[in-house]
Amino acid sequence: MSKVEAVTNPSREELLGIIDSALSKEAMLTIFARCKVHYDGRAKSELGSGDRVILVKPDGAFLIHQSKKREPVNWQPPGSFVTVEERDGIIVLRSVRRKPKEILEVELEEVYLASLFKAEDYEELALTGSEAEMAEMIFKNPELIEPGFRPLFREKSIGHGIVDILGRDREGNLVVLELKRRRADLHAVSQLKRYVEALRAEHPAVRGILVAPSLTSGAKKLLEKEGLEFRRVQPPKRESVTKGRQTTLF
Amino acid sequence: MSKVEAVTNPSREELLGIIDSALSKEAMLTIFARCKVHYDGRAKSELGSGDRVILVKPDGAFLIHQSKKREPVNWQPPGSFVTVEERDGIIVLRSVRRKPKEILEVELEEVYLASLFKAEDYEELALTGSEAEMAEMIFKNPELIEPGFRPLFREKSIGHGIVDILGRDREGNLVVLELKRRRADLHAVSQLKRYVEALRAEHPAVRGILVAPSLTSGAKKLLEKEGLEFRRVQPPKRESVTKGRQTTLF
DNA sequence: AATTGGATCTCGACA
DNA sequence: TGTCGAGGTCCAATT
Repeated sequence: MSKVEAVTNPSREELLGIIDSALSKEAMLTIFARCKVHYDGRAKSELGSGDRVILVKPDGAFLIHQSKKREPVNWQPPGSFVTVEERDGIIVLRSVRRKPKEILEVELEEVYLASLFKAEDYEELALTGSEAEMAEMIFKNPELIEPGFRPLFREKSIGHGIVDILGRDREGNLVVLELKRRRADLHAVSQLKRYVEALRAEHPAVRGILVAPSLTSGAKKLLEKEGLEFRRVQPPKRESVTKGRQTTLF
Repeated sequence: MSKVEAVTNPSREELLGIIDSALSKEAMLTIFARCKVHYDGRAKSELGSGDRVILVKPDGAFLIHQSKKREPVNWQPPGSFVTVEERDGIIVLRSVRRKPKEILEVELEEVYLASLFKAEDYEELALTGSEAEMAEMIFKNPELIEPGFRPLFREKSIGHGIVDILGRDREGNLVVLELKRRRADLHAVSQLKRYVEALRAEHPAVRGILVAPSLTSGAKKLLEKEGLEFRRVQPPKRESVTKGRQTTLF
């Protein structure tokens, strides 16, 4: 079989043929159609008739895209199961997710294009500039924080949450670092404050340092009010980039 | 012109024709191709050769989907600008975003399908079960929180953040509500605590109540430690669903 | 399975 | 434009 099959303005039989082939052959199914969409699950939504691009992946991911925005207007996450029904002569795609129970139904009122694509892909994204790489850099160059800083733990679970980096300063004080790869906001300060307060329950002197390329105005205000500190650090962009994720440092 | 044009295994000229038509005619461009992807901007990534679905929307949104996951492996947000170049006989799609400066390049090594779709869509999603609807419900039925509760402000900006609902209890104490449409976590408790502490700087007695369908174990622990409260409330699902967003209550 | 927090988060609202 | 917080967030990692 060929890698791609596509039929414009398919007959009922052609449409069902493409859908069944795609679902059974682990291919990507793409449909251009006028459709209505019904969703019920964590929330509930209705979308009236209009033209959309529908994409169903072999892993069960189900996307419905309007002609605007990066986000699908409706979707189902990977692991969902697709079935096809016919109601009053209209083909309906139905995707069900168990746990949480969610149902997505697409009424295909008019199909302009039905296609399948047996995509072969053995590559994964290699990304640099993440928070994980900031942490790595700080472990290698602790003086980026301050002279005498010694990082001790990464992703350390404490009483109320998980600290990015836990270490000690020159004078032996416990130091909590909260890293952000982008401009840090009020959220980030609250997070740091939560860690510092949890550790202060057990330790005499605890410093909290927010490590980020910049701060929002509100974050700066709150940080100062709380006696927390800030170090300006940019997430590094490597030349040779690593694939997948690297959470643990050692 | 017809609503859909699709060419399988297009020639160089056919491919360029479809791309140019789609970009100039405000149509959705969909390409099935073996490609390489390069991204540099807020972060930086490389993706080796493989089969993907490429979707370019008239608003500039640019999505590259592998055969797994709900999320695109690479993308560009709406407002980005697409151009086409040819390098060593290979067609390259280039999308540029200004502010922040981000560049996405897709080398089309082999194109299996090129298509355009002039999607007409005048409908927008009508969704129910949001946090905004929880707030509305509480304003109409304040006793869902407790007898004598009087909600006064919605989305009230205070010193360090924006409070969901600010009101007073039967005894005249200031009460901060933090609403979550789903199970509340540590993050939600930190948020509530931040608001309560900001208000306590100005007011004598301030209570903080987390309003959500449930709590994570960690959230419960921290909430109790901090002397904050919890009310179990489910986000309501309406029958007749409203379109778009309704942030302001009045 | 539940918890926690990152993300090129995206998106909308508001000052 | 920057700030702020929601989201059917998704997703990975750890317990």
